[in-house]
Amino acid sequence: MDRQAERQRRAQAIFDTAAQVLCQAGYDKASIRDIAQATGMTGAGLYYYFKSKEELLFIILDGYMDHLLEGVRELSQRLDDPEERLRAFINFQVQAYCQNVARSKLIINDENCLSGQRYQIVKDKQRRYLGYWRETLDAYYRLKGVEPEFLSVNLMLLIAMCNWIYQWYDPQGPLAPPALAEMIFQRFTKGLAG
Amino acid sequence: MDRQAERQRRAQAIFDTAAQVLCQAGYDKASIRDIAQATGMTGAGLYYYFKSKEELLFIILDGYMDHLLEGVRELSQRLDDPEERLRAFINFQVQAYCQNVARSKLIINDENCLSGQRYQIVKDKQRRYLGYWRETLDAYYRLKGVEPEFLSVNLMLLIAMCNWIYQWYDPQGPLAPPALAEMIFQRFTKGLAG
DNA sequence: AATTCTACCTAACGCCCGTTAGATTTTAGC
DNA sequence: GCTAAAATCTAACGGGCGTTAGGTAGAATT
Repeated sequence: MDRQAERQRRAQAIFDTAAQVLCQAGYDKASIRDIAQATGMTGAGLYYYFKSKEELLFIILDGYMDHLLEGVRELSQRLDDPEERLRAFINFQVQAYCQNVARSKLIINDENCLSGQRYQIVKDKQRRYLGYWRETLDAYYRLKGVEPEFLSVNLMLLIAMCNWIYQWYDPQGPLAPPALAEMIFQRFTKGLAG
Repeated sequence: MDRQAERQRRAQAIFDTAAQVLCQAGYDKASIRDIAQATGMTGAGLYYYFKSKEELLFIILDGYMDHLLEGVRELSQRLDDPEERLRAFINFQVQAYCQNVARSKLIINDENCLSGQRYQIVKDKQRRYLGYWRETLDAYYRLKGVEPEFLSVNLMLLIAMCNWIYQWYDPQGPLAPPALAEMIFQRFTKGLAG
């Protein structure tokens, strides 16, 4: 029983491995045969699970965006206090990176490898994701009585600190993820005084 | 006359065009023939100016790192006041991006396309570049009496805001480069209060 | 036990890529 | 103008890529 579930788990395992290989080498450099080798299959065999290499990338990125969207949606719904929510958002983003390094890097480095409709779908989810962030930051602004001038720019500066960690941060290093999240929060809200 | 100079100018023009094409499509997706078309030449003809596609990328990235290094070296030498210097660093980084969008994006997205010694050389110059930043931030810390705890982490958060602009910032938009630089400085040093 | 479907495999096709060899045009110096 | 070097071009090669056609072993269903 649970044929369906078993099958989905198998597919997910393949997508996970694929994400690792694609992330490590980059979408263009990683060949279908490379991914096949990592999964112990043949290149041709993989095509049972997706129609094209680009669809494979889409499945990975689209699924990850769904995960991110669900995360911030839940936080927005559950947390009322703007400060608490902003903290939670930052922490969520950092944790999401730590638990999905390959997917996180992929969506930053290789989102452009999608084309046409697939690109639009993923890009649209990114916009909706940013929408949650904007709401949250806007609420924090009002709470603190800060003028919401250049709200979008400040949002990008915050997102910058959260996303750039893919370039340098080691989750296993001396700085734990929650501590990093708190540092980002402090720097953004209070500067070096925090 | 100025044969040498003329030749170098021609080469530089080709490298500039190549940087644009490589940046737009990504190093792997852009073919030598694409670059050739953009320069009005043949693929084979380009090989007069470099030995391999990877060497082409190296020439572009290495040259840009030299440019960046010279910039911060000069600032470090000329400016004594740590606050002024930190401001200048941020402004320089933003301006460098605005005036070299293709090169800036390339060095972020495709530095990994270099291999072996070429990769090491570029990476080494990036380390030296960060060294100037670290010195500058450290001096600012001491000036302000901030504990230099997690200096390197804070440096990465600052660099994050400076570099992530490649993902969203339009130099021709309503926010002028110096104003953006000032916002980064304020957010980093004083938070939203700034 | 026979059949059908799932989950792969082997083999190969056609395309485009980076690169090279060798010919050819364009430029510079005498 | 002649010559030599510089700056290209045409043509092609080998290789790896994404992808497909068609086959097959094993599991599930009847």
